[in-house]
Amino acid sequence: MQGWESIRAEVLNRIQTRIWPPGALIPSEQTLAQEFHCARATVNRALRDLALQGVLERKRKAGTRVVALPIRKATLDITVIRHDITARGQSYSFHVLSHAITTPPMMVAARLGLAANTKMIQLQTLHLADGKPSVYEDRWLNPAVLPTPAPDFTRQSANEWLVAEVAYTTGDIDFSAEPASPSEAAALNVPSNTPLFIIERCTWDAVQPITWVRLSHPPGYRLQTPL
Amino acid sequence: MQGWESIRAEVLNRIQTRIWPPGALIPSEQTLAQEFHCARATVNRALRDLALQGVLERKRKAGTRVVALPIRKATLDITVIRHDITARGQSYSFHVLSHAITTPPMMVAARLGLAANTKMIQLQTLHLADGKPSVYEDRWLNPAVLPTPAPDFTRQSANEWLVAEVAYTTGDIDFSAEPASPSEAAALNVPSNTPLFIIERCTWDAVQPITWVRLSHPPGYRLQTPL
DNA sequence: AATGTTATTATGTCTGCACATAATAACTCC
DNA sequence: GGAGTTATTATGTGCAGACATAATAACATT
Repeated sequence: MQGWESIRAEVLNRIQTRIWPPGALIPSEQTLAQEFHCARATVNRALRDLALQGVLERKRKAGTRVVALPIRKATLDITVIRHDITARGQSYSFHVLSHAITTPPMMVAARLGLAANTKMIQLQTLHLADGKPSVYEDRWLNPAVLPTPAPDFTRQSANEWLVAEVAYTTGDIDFSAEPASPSEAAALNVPSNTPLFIIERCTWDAVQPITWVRLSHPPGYRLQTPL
Repeated sequence: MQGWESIRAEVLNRIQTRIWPPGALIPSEQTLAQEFHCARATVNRALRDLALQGVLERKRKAGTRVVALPIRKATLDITVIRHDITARGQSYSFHVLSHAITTPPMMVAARLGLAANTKMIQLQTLHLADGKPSVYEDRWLNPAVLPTPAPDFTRQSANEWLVAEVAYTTGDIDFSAEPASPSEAAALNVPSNTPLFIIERCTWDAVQPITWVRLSHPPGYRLQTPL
C-alpha cells in the first residue's frame, strides 16, 4: 500500500462498505494521516479528489462528510465531429449547404446576447460518415471574430477553424430531442418529424460572442459515457 | 497576484492570447516557478488542474504542451428526479404504474450481463411536476440486491431507495432521441411518435448488476450545462 | 545502419512544516 | 437568557527538499 491513490481507494472502500455511511463525518486529515502512516498532504490529496468526484463534501472546520445523495457527475468529451467519425473507423467528409450573411433568428441573437439586427454569418453544413449523412450543422458566426479575408469554410470546417484559431473561454451546451424540420429531414435523408438528437452550443470569447451551433443527429445516434 | 489559482489564470491567459499557441511546449515547472517566485509544487498544482480540464497535456520528460484541438469536457450532474423538479420550484409526486416480476427483454439482460432467463423486477413509474407528467421511468431491478421483505416502492421511489441504501461503484449512461412508444405516449400524455429525450442508465455493484433504467422526457426537456 | 546502453530531464509524488481561513464551540458581558 | 467576542479546530494552501518514473537524447556497440 502506497501512494495517494491507494488512500483514495481505501477511503472509497470504507464508504462503499458503509463503514462510513452516507452523511457521516469521517475522521480528520490528521487522524487519517496517522492511521495510514503518511503526511497530511497525502491524505488531503486523496480526499480532495473524492470531493471533486462528488463523493465527499468538505468544509473548513466542519470536517469531511460522505455525501448523502451522491450526485454523480458524468463527463462528456466534446470533440470535433471529424474525430468522432474517424474514431469509429469511418471516412469523414462534409458539404457546405448554404452560406449567407443575414440577421439571425431572435432566439439565436438572444442566446448570444447580440442585438436582433446584428448581421451574422450563417453556415449550414452536412457532415458525412462513409458518404452517408451523419450530422446536420446549423451555425451562426459573429463576423467580428473573423479575419479579413474570411477563411474558406468549404475547405476547413468552421468548427475546426474556430478551435484552432479562436480562443474561447466560456460557453454552454444543451441537449434535447426534437422532430426533424423539413430542411433537416431533407439533408439527413429521413422522414419529416423523425426524432433527432439535438446538441446546441454557444461560445463566447472574453469580450464577445463567437458562435451558436445546432447539431442534429439522425436516429441511432447515442451519446454515451461511463459514470 | 497570489495563490495557485492566479498562476492557473496567468497560464490560461497566455494560452488564450496565443503567447503559447496550440501544440506548443510550455516552459518547465522549474522555470515557471522561478518566474512566478513560488514553489514548484504550486506551479504543479496549477498545471495539473489545467491538464484535468483538458487544456494542457503533460508527459514525463516530454514536458507540458497546449492541446491542439481542445477536447472540452462538459460535466453533467446526474441528480435524483425529485431534486430536479423541486429545484425548479415545482411540487413533486410519482405514481407506480406497474410492478411485476418477469424476465427482462434481451437487450436489458445483455446490457447488464445477466442470463436472458433471469427473473427481474420491473417497475414502471410516472414522475409528476405540479401534477403534470414529467418523466416516464422504466426500471429493471436485480432482485438479488433487495432485502426481504422488499421495500415499498410506492412510498419511496426506487431510485432514491437505491442511492440511499445500495452502494454502487460503476455504471454508464447514454442519451438519445426516440419516438414515443404507445405506452410512453399514454403515460406522458403526448401523441405517439413524439420525440422523447431518453436517458438510459446501467449500474453495477462491485459484484453484480443492480439496475437498468430508461427515463423518457417529453418535448421541452433540455439537459443543459456550462462548458 | 540498426541496436542496445546510459545519462539527462520534466513531471509525479511524498514528506514535514508553516500559516491562512472559516466555522464552530466556549465564554463573557449585559 | 441573548448577543457579542474570543478560542479552537479542520481544511486550504503555501514552502523547500527529496526520490521515483518515464521518455527522450546521446552515446557506444555490433
